[in-house]
Amino acid sequence: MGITERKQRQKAELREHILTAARDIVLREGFGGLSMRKLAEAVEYAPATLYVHFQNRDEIARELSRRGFQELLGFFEPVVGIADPLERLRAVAEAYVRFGMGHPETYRLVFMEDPKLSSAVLHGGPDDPGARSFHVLEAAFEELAAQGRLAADADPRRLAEVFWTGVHGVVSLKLTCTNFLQTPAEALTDTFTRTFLDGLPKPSSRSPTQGNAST
Amino acid sequence: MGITERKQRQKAELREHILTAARDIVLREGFGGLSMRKLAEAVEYAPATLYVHFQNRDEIARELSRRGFQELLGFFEPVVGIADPLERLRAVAEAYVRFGMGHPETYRLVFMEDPKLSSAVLHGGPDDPGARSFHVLEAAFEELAAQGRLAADADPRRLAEVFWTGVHGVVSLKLTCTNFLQTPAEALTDTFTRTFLDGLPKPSSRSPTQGNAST
DNA sequence: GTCTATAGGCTGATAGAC
DNA sequence: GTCTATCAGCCTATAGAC
Repeated sequence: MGITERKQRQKAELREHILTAARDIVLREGFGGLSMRKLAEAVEYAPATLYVHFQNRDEIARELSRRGFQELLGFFEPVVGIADPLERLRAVAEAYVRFGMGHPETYRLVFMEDPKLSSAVLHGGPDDPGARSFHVLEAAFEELAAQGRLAADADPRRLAEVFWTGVHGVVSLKLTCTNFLQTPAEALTDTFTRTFLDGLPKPSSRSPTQGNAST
Repeated sequence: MGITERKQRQKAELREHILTAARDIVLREGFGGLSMRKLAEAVEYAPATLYVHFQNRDEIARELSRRGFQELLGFFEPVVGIADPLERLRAVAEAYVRFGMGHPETYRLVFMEDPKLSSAVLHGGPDDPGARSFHVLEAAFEELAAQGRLAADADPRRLAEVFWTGVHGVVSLKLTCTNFLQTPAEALTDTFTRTFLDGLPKPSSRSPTQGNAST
């Protein structure tokens, strides 16, 4: 029975090989630069062979997107254990932006390209990686609320959504409007996080984390 | 001498006609759906004729992008006169998001597609529409600083950049991750603005504008 | 200024031999 | 499972006639 298993294994390996090559092309030339012919040449197979392993180009895009999202989750892992929810939010924001700026083409593919891609990644169900990772944000605001650190009528879900749009805004605008934003992405994130969590820096500082200096 | 002028006028009119048709295609099918052939068919001219009026496809894209940006500026006009800088910022944010959600394909073209497009629009010089419209944000924060409503070490330019990334984040994430964000764009913008300007809603409210209720 | 015709590419996907 | 060959289309851009 080993022969069937070897064949299955080899098939899986080729599928993996194709996806790796596809990822390389996307990293080098962007998603627009990925074509079946180019991909076939990269793996040294005929174009038709790709269709044995993937239904079509969209399936490859979906799989790349899924894996890109997994990479992002890897950036979250080290910080989800931070006890203080405020500190955790700061760390998540920093990790999110570090991922986006470090993997621009992956980020573009997952969060800036086709709505179908992101929804394929985000809408797998209530237990899928998308919902779970978003829950990291929501839980932090819920904890703040439970600790009496938010107004009674504050909506944790909504605050989490806004927090996400904030860090997404930093990454996506940096990636598209290159060189218009003078401030580096990390500093923008820092200012966003501080300001969002504490409010505009006031003359009489209420918190030791205030500042937002230009340096 | 009227003949030359009529010819010039007719040429300008055709250029205009082409751009209008191009805009319609982009609004219907997105920028990816705009091709020279399709555009030629829409205006009922041969493809080659388009190259008499535009150097290439990129010039058309640039022009569409420029006009899209002008449309955005039109949304700003009614609110730049608001006296209180905080109220002005709220109104600008609202107008920005209203434009983006109301003209998704235009917004995509200008701010989410090719870095070349946005930089062609934003980097025309210190007096170009891009710099001037960004200055609307910066000036508001500068006024806040001048009125002693910001910490002495706060950087208006940086706050303006972060404010822009915030509203851009709302629009772009809404456009790409359709249906994942539960909150409507207007409510996200409202919560972002309030929270960014006042800080997280605290148990003992400092400001009458606080709230962030879930309704 | 506008046309026809075409060069010289690219694309996703499939039929059918092996 | 992999190949060759190909379908059926798309594209930008240009040469040269009128």
